[in-house]
Amino acid sequence: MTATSATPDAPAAREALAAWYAVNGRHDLPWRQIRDPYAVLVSEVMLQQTQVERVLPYYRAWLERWPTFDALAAAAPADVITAWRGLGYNRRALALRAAARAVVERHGGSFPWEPQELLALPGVGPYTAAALRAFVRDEPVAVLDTNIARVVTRFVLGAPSHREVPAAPLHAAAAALVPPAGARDHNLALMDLGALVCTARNPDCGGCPLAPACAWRAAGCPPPEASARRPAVRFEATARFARGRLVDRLRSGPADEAELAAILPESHRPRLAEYLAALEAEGLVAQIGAGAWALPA
DNA sequence: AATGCGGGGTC
DNA sequence: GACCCAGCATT
Repeated sequence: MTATSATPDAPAAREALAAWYAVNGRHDLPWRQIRDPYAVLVSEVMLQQTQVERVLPYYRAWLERWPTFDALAAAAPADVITAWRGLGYNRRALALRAAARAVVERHGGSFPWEPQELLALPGVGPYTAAALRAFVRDEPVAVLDTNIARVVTRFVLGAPSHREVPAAPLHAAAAALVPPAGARDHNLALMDLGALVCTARNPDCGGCPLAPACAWRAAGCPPPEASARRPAVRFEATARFARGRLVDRLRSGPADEAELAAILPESHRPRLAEYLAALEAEGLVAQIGAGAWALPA
């Protein structure tokens, strides 16, 4: 034990965490019942910035319709975009399909576990790459999603929110907690603790197995800094709102620009061509004729 | 380092 | 209304 150790007693913390997790963990989540990299990738991409409860029905339906990388690689973009309806961030649907095509075509159907190859898959960033390696193969890596980042920030660094601390110390602190064996359950336990107990608002410190050694609690649970945010814009006034409306309209079939303009609030109509051009460049819509648009076949 | 990207839920 | 959510890609 060195004086500079970020975590004074990682084994003790892990033991308390594991006992809590055995009783309180979300062990029944469907993507925790399977080790198939395809199924886990589907879950992780769907879960990017999207709550667990909302993902559940989409995950089941997606795996039933496209059960393998091969099946998804052969799917039409229009079909995956339509199946994504309601999940948000539609580009994720295309990324998932593109990742499937990469696995099938670039890697011959064998999943690329090398970090470089993993991170090269569309839609796979640092979080998802670590999640795949820990959850599918139990590799001893630190998974750093918003839940685990918050738990580690509070427990080790003593700050209320990971949005207020630099990434490098946070990642180092998370890595220092990872056990040499059993990283899958360790990361899942931290994730569940963040989702169920050490929540962003109103954390239940009374029910937290890490509370006795928590640096944030020792500091008196200081509240987060009031963030100096730029003036809020109504969601209905954003391009994201208009883009979402446009893609959703095309899910039910082709439309011409007059009809597309009609479904937008007046304030957005002057920018219709701009929205369509951007969506087309991203592969989310396709022009099928003079002023006629559809989802890409 | 900042910004865009959806949509729904909560307080 | 502000904040949050199993982030990623781009600039």
